Amino acid sequence: SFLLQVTKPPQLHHGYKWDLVFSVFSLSLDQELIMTNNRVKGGFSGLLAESSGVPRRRYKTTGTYIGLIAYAIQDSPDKMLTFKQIMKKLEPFVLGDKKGIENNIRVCLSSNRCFVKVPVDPDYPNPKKNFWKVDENGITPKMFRRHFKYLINIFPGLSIQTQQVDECEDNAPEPLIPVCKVTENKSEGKFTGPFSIESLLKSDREVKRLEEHPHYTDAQLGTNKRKNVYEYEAVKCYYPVSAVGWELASAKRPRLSSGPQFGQFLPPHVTYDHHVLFSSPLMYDIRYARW
DNA sequence: GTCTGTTTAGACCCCG
DNA sequence: CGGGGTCTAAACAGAC
Repeated sequence: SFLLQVTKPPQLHHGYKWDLVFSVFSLSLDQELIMTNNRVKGGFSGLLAESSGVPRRRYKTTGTYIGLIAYAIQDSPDKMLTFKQIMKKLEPFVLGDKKGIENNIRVCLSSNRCFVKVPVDPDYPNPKKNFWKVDENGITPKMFRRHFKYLINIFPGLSIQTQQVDECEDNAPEPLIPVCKVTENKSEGKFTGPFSIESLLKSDREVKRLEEHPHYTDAQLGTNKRKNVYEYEAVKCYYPVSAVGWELASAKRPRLSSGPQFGQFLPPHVTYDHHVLFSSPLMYDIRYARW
C-alpha cells in the first residue's frame, strides 16, 4: 500500500497541492491518507485514515474516491481529464494494488451521475475516448456534504454553500411529480439483482418486460451477451434537483442493462419529460428524463 | 492483448 | 434492523 503522509509543512510535490488535499480530506496533521485495496480485519478495505497506526473506518474522517477524482478533475486546466490523465494525477496516492484501484476509479466514474463523459474528438466520437468531467448538476446535497464540502473553492460554478445545502434539506419541497405507481409484469425467472422484482417493488418503480415496453426498440435486442442481463426496464421518476435544488432519487446513474450509453446521448426509446424538464428553472440537465 | 467503460454481487458502513 | 451509499472483485464488451 501507499501512504500519503500529510506532514507539516505541506510538501509541494510534482505541483500537487498537498495543502488542498489536506483540507479535502480533513485530516489532522499527524494522520495519513492511504489508498489501498489491502484487506484488513473483517474483510474491510478502502480509503483509510490512520492515526498512530490504528486504522479507522472509512466514513467521516476519510476521503472518498468521488472526492478524490473530482479534485483531480477540477484541479486540471480544462476541468476535464481522460481516465489515463486522472490516474496520472492520482499517482501519488496510488501504489500497491494499482489495478484494483484503477478498477475502483473506473467503477466510480461510470456509476456516479456527477461524472460525465465528453468526447475527446467530438467530430469522431469514440465511446472509449472520453474526457471525464464533473457535472455539478449531478451533485446532490448529500453528496456535496459527503464528498465536496472541502472542495468548494475548486467548484466556482457550484452555486451552493454548505449553509445553503442545509437549508435545502430543511426546506426540501415535495417532488414536482408523484412517485410512479407500481405495476408489475411477472415473468419467469428469479432475479435477485437491483432490478429484481423485489427490489423494484420496494423502490416504487414501474417494471415492464423490455419487450412489452411501448418505447422499446429492436436496437436494444441482442446487444448484450452478458449472463446476468435483467430483462426489465425501470421507469424511474426524477424530479428537479441539483446541488442548488432538491433531493435526487439517487446519486447513482440510472441505466438500462444494455444499449448505447455514450456521452449524454439517450437511448432512442427515452423521451423527455417536458413537465419535469421545464417546470423548474433549475431543469436543464438532459438526464432528467423519464423512461 | 491492452485499454477503457459498464455492470453486477457482495461486504461493509452510516443513518434513521 | 433496513435502506442507501461506498468500495472491491470480477466478468464482460468494444475499440484499437
